Amino acid sequence: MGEVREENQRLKTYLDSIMKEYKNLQMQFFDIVKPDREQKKPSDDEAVTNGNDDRQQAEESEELVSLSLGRSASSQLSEKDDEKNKSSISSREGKLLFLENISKEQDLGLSLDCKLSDASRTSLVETFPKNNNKGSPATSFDDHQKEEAGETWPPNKVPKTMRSDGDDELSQQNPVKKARVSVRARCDAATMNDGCQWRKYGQKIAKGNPCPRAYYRCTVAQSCPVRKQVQRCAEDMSILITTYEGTHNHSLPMSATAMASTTSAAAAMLLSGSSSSQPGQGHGTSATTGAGLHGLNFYLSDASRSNQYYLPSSVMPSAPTYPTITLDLTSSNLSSASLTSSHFNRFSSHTYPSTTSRYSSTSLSFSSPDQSDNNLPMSWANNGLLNYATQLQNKNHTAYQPYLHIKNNPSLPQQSLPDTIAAATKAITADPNFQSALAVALKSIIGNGSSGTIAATIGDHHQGIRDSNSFGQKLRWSTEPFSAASSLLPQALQVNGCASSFLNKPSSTSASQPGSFVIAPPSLPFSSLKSTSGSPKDNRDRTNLLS
DNA sequence: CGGGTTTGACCGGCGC
DNA sequence: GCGCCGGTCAAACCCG
Repeated sequence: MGEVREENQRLKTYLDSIMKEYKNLQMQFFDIVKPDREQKKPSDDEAVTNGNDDRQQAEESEELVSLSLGRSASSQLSEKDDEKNKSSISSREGKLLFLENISKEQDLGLSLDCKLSDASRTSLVETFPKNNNKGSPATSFDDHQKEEAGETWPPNKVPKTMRSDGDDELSQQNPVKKARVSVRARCDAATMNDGCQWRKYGQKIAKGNPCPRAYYRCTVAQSCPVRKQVQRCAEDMSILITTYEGTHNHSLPMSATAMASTTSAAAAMLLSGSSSSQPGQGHGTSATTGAGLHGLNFYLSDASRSNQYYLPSSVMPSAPTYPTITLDLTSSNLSSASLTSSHFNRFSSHTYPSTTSRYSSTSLSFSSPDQSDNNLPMSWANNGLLNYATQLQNKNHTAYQPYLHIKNNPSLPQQSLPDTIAAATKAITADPNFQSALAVALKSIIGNGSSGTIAATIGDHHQGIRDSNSFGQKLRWSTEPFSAASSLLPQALQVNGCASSFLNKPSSTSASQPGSFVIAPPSLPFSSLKSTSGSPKDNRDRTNLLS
């Protein structure tokens, strides 16, 4: 317990420093952005704001989460949204305060999906349920967007049944910035159980893959624009490639928030990264890193700078008409397929000419050496955040280093934990996109009822675990990181409350960057729910079992 | 009978 | 302009 308390203290300290640095950077950012925005067309700002000051506008353009929350609060209904607003403000003020709004998790659950939206602001509309949209400021905003975008969602055609009675207000999308998140995972079932409710609306044989591609749309809400495509990998039939597109415009089932939030976070990373990777800005996110986290491999190969397509065509269900980020959850051993693939992707990009892609592709591989369970869509919600942090860290320390150099160098000196954390802190605070990713991940916890856990995790790492049981929907086994339930997770993904011991474990993979575990939530509450069914009933039942 | 799936037709974008 | 291809529609079908 003493060690635990010490660790909590350290975590608090690190978090404080992160927040301080973030605030400083934020202020600098405002100073930079403010004059820049003043030069831009004022009518546009008028249309999209509701009396917010310039600072908030600037923040909205960069921080997708704050964008959605702020607007929701100011433009929409009253009480509920006031609380969203509180959360938004508090997130700006200190990020921790908003975690106290635990009881408002459902309220938060709705709007934060907006972070999938991009700087073009178009998918803001999606965050408003149809019924709330009528006559609201968002409507006029949307009308404005219609003029600007001239495009609708779905990209090709809006169903006739959705064109009437103002539904097209929901469908405005800027197709240029529509992000997709592709998830590769080993799964025997026809589709991964991501906790959401889907209805199949089509199936097609796509070129280059004998396996049919299935099209699903979200049926949790009638007007939800979210679609997903499911297709088996041509080269490895055991790998299921699920591509998500769009933003839920409704509160998600508890079991679905992790997946949705992570895909949203990934999309936000992709969009914000690509949007800030304009040629000449030098911001490039092309950091291929060899961060083996105890077998947890990931890499980020944002091709936006080189405008090249890093993924084998078989990886992508289709040529990426939209910017696509791929989360690789396949069980390929770090040292074999996944590594080879990532290396291949990184250095053999010429194999996939840029003409096949109009947008960049970003690939994140969360490969683990032992992933017997295939239904782990929730588990990587947290790891997405972890690895983003790690990636940021590596961006500073190992960016552009040859991947194999990192991988094949077992003698590579391991950073001490404090050094690593300090480096991670520095790296994290240096990247404004992380704010979105962090908030999204936190939101995923809050939204699914684990808010107490994450809130206390940051403030009091282990006290939070205990406190988590005081919340109605906490999962008991979150207090037992290596319980039977959690053992279904791949080892590399089990970071439940065991950051230090986990990190201290000798790792066969040399490139461990343990600092990322600092912000790892201690529980992965839904990751091990095994089911091939996505029905809410099933999810409820399983949740009840666990709680 | 209601809800989900199947499957051929249809549509629009894109390359040639 | 034509054909290919991805994506969607919707009637028919299936299932509990």
